[in-house]
Amino acid sequence: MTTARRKNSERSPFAERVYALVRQIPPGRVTTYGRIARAAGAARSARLVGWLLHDAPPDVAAVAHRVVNRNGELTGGWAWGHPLVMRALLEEEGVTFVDEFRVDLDRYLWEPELPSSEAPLDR
DNA sequence: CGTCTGACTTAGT
DNA sequence: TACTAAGCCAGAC
Repeated sequence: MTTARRKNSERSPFAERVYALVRQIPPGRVTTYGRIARAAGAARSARLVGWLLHDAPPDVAAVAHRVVNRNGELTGGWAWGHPLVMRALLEEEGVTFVDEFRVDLDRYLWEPELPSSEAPLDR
């Protein structure tokens, strides 16, 4: 592994928050990096979410295929070796595609619960 | 310590 | 609707 490695695999609170949210994504649903980032408390760090997922533990990676970008595109599809693998996993859960590598967010978008009553995290 | 890159997002053209 | 530029945070060089 050539990626993030803190003292003893000790990840930042933000990372753990992201992983927790990803695990909460129900089957047959998908969410975006931005939604997770905002729910985790870093609305402007959507890129961090993607980077964290790349270094995510097996249990999180197992459901990481349910995370797509705000356009519904399988941007991280190559993480499975090929986007086709990711698409197959989603279709198996009942997710339909509006394009080769673009899911129908209007039907399957899942929004994580925000921390406490809509606190102005953003801004 | 400075610079580049990235499983992104938003706004502008 | 598609493409481009800028912003964002953290890690690798």
